[in-house]
Amino acid sequence: MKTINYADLPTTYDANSTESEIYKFWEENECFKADAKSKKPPYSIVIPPPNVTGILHMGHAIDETLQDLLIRYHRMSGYEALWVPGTDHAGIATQNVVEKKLREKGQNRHQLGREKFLELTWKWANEHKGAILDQCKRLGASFDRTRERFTLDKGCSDAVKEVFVKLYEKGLIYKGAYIVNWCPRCQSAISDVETEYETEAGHLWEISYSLKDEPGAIVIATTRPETMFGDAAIAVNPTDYKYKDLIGKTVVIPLTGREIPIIADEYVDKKFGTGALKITPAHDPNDYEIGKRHNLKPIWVIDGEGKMKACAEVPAELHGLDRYEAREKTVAMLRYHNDLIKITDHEHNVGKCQRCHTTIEPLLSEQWFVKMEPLAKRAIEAIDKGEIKFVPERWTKNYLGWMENIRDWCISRQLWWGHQIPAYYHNETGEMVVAKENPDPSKYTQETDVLDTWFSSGLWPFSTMGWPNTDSEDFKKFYPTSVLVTGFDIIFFWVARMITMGYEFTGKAPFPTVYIHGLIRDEFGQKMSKSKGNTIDPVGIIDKYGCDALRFTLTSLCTYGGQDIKVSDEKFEYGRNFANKIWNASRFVLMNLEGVDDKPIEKSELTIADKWILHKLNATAKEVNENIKNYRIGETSHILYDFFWNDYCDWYVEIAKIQLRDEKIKLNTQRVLRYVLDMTLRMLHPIMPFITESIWQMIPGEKEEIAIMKSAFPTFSADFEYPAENEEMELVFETIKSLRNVRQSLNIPVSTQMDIEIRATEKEKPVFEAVIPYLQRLARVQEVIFEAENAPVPKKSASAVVGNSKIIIPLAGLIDIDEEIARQNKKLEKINKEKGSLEGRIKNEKFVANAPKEVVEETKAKIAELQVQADAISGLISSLKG
RNA sequence: GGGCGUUUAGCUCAGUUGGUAGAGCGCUUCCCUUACAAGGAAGAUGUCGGGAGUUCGAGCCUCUCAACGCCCACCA
Repeated sequence: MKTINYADLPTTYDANSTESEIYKFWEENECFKADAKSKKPPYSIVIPPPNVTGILHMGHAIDETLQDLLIRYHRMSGYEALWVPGTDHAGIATQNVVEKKLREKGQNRHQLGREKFLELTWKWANEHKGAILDQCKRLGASFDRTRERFTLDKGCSDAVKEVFVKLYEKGLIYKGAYIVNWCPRCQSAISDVETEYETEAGHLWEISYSLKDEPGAIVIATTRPETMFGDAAIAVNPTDYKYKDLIGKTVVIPLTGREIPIIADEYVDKKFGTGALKITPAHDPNDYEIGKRHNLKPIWVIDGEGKMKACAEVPAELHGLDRYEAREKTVAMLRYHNDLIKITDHEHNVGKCQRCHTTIEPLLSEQWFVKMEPLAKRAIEAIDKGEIKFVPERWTKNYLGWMENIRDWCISRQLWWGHQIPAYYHNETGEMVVAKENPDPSKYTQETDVLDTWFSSGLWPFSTMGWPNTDSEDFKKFYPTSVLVTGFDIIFFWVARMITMGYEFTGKAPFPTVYIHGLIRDEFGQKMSKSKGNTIDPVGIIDKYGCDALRFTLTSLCTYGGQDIKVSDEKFEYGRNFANKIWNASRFVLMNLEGVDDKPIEKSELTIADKWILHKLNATAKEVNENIKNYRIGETSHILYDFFWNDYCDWYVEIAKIQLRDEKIKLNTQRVLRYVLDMTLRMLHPIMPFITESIWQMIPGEKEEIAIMKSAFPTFSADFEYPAENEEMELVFETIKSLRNVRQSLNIPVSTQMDIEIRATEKEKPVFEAVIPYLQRLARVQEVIFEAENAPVPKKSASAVVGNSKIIIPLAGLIDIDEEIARQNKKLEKINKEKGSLEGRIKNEKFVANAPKEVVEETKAKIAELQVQADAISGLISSLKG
């Protein structure tokens, strides 16, 4: 056995020197590995896969900490706990990174070709793949690395193909020309949820379109004049008297002279702009809908790069111009031809690509879609049936609102990095086959589009468990997973898709609970982002304060309502200080365990203080278990902090110092000290894994497990219930605090001797008698004398009323009587005020009649108690005066 | 235009079935008492955003107003 000289341990906790060693110890002993053959009940979580090229940020830190906490807690509570790690290929994001690298070398992907580009991207991904999960080690993540997955690996790809083909066969995937959000920079379609809207200051241009073959014109208003060359009609509201006579007539598009009709459609708002709307079906979603209703032919005038097409409909001067340049030039040309009537400032919402922030170009194009409504039905039912619950509950509404108004999901991306769509076209006939494999590579060519990244992420809870092989051990043991932990920002992107896909392909909800935590923000409440430069690097925080400090601080800031969490560097001092406190208190306990045996606590030898701390420990264990089960993580942290610091350190350890000097109870005190420390470390372990493991390893004695992370999590034990002693100790603490208050407020120096006389009630006297040494040491009292309850009070004395007893401190010549009288008067005033308010309630007949009996009784009892104290103080004051 | 959230001590925020307010930091005073100064002890500080209502009783429930923030929505 390793011998440790506890006195040599540093007085400040050094997280950096212990953490990596501890993590290695866990890995070497395969502590994170889950056994699918285990008889224990399963508990499983799949990590929200971080981007393969990503680096760890605070959002990961909170997310991973919460998952690890739940995993560790359940592992210690008798579950076979599996946490599946992995990364996401992150289609657009990763492709963007690699393309950027190419650009720096003056190349682009088209020069390389698809095959070479993918080779390069795979290389890049493989190099970075492990990095973010390695960073998670610094967070203490106890995931099972032997089960690490990647959304583009063989298993996930098989799952994707299986799902795609099945959905297609069921008619839930279709291909067609629809208007989609097109990112001209990514050169791809993106889905609705990947489009973010921003209010921008723009203009509303009013443009005059002349009538054909007759005088007169109609003036339309537009925010995008460059699209006018793609106009297919002008629409007005059928009830708009201004334009009634123009419906059916033909107008001429300025600058190009192409003729288009004036049509009537109820969509048009009479009050907006001029009440006349130009219709560009190929470049606006609403116009597309109107165009469909009126059989208008879409005319493409902007290409996939956001440049004006070189086609007959577009004036030659604009060919190849960027859409914004084209806009300026169009306006100038219109002005020159006197077709521009008016320009007004106009704020409007502009769609942006979530990934690169480029303004979206709505574009009519051939894309693949998932028909969502049939899938959403079951996902909505899941909530009604209580099969899936959101924590906090309010997110349910958000989820349902989206599901109930679901729109089809555009899943095709014109990228190269991703799951290539398993559709094959006949080289000659163009006939399309959707299948898991190419029916005949010599005759068929695969669809070039790839799938939206979230398509494979949506299968994550079961693709990682071996699905489509439903006989897989992991799938049978660990699916469905136990909980999904994530931020609210990806409810639509990810959570919703996992739920719909989970039901469709496994017939089950992928998880019964979605635990949504708040987002991490900077100290001013701003979202953290690289571009704003306000990010805090979790690894930097770990280096500076330690992992446990980071984890404890973050969890303590989690609220039941899932509010966003504001952090700043200094906030982590909170956790750092707590870790240091744990370290030092433990150091003290370890230093004082010399000679302790392996026997359990001897109940017959317990002192009142021992019973009190065991009772408190019990209460804490009960609360901690309840709170974790209800995802009240912040509360859990606070309870443990409070118990360890305020109960164990501030009171019990101080009292233990006294008991350790008493040979008769020394041994049992050591056992209690050790037991409470051991149990508290176990309860803290899911939150602060490193420091608890490192101290636990140093605790002397036999252990049932090799690591704290494998030990049993404490639960409520009826063995150590001591409610009476718990109450009595409150009286003792009150007494000590009162005596300290006397010393402080009357400026009695530490060096001055202080004796006390206790005039206790019959009931309270034995309590005081049992704790004389505590009073002497903790309140710095010399002699403790017991007097009759009604013994006269010495003139020059300070005093304290505690419970129903009086403590007198004779201080002849040491105190200013007037000051003491003032002090007592202040106390009396406070008591009387409180008593008065309670009496007011009791005097209220309605209160007595309506309030529950217990409340009324409690109030009466409290008044009586306050009365006793008030009387006692009054008596003391008059004897001081007399 | 809908929906959600926030408003509590100087600062950052807790506060689960309604019973009269808490923590951390900061502040004041004292203390290096042989675990810890990243510490110990004793304190001070709040008409719980405004208004109305329900109730014996409201930080908590209802309505309303205000400010700030977020999400969703096709108004050119």
